[in-house]
Amino acid sequence: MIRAQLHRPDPAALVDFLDEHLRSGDCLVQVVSECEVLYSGRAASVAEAGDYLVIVKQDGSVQVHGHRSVKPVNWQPQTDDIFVAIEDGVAVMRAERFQPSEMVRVAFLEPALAQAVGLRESGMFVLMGSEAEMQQALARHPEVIEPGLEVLHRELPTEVGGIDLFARDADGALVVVELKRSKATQEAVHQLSRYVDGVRRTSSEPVRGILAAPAVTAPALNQLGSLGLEFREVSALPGIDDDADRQPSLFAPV
Amino acid sequence: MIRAQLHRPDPAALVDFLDEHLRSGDCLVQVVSECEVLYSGRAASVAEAGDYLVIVKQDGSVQVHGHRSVKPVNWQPQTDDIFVAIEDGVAVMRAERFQPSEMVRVAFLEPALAQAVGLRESGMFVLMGSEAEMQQALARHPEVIEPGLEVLHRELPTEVGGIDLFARDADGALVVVELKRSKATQEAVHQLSRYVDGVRRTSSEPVRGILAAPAVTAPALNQLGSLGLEFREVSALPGIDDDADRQPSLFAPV
DNA sequence: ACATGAATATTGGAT
DNA sequence: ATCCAATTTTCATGT
Repeated sequence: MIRAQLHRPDPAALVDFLDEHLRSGDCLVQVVSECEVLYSGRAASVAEAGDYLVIVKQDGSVQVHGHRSVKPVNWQPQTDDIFVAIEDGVAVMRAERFQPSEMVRVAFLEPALAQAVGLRESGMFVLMGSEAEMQQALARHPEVIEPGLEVLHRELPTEVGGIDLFARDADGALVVVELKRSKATQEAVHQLSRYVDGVRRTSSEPVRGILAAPAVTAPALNQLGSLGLEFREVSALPGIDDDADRQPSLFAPV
Repeated sequence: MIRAQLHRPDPAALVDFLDEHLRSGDCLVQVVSECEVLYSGRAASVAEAGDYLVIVKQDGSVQVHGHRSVKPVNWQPQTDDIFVAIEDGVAVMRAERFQPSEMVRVAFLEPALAQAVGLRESGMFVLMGSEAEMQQALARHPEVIEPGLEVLHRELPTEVGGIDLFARDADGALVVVELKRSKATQEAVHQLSRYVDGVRRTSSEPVRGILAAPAVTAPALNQLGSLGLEFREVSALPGIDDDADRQPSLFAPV
């Protein structure tokens, strides 16, 4: 799986290495080095010289990782072109993208390691517990939201956007249900309000609005009240089995 | 910068390696291996056996990278605890987080390489062209939005959220300005509308609403019109010099 | 290609 | 600790 490694390469060797393995297009290339990183495109940024881990994947995506955080310090998805050259005695990689136009330039000031990794394409990935699943479950069991609720539509498109669940309650009133998989904020309230207003504009029937989520923030609940809308608590996920046997922790956070 | 490397380790050696270097807490640890990955928490997911690059940073963040895309296949930010053990003859790493409660479990079915990288903390990172910068610039030069505009407040908190710029125009009317660094969508229009309504509720003075962004989507512009709000085009970034000399591209996208 | 909305969003700042 | 809004959000999807 490890195609090649280069320890403490000089600039020329690093350029050759990158040239060869990036060109092949069938492996992931990594460089650990003191770098200077420049980004220009949708925004512009400069990283002062520092230690970074640079990863270039087969699709041309580039990410520059610092010592913490999941998110890279600097990145670029699916670049169209990658150039490598020596500039002022330093190996430099430049990755460009056309739409939108942007560019990352990494200068490898003091490369410690370069390696090429052959990652075979991997199997399927299964995800459960998304908003889509929650919507499906609630559409099948609307009584969880309110007894007597009858679902008319899922993902009903309107002028102002898609209504997650459109239903009729036991009293015959129309009900707009907005689902949030996680704690609902003011944005969700406003989204719901938008939909309810939209329905009211096209119908003279009474219309209720229900925000269904595992939790709400206090300001959001406030605003719901003042707008005459309702909140209904629904659990986001089926129970998580969480009592596996423990070993002593390896990691002590700073 | 490269503290240690282990090629094709057996499960026991890998566990020892991970134990040692994760415990040290001052280096980034990587494993290239055929893996099986399980996530359970805010959602639940399973990755079938496949080749992945696993990265554990000093802050306990875990990311499992596949062969393409900037985004990891599976990840977890800032875990509280990491455990390593042999289960059924396979080295397994389990990273847990308490708030919210979630867990990633990686089984290293066939490890090709494990390495520990000492990344020194890096220098400052400067970002230009963010919304904060744009706000600052426009607060200093409000005439770019409209001649005669006088800024009263920046980031004015209201009941329904913070107003980016609150101003008075040449005719004495109040002006709510919503800034977007990128193309403005309907969401931005509703945000602006929310703020304008909020101000009108507390003041009988005439109130205008201006959406300032480098571009708008057509539906958003439509809705602006129907709500009696305005759009003003402002460039998000200072000019980007883009005519550096080119070399032949190394990367040909599939 | 463009617009829209979800995401295990993540992250930083304010309260 | 909680809440809130920006993000080079990325990403999938519908039109």
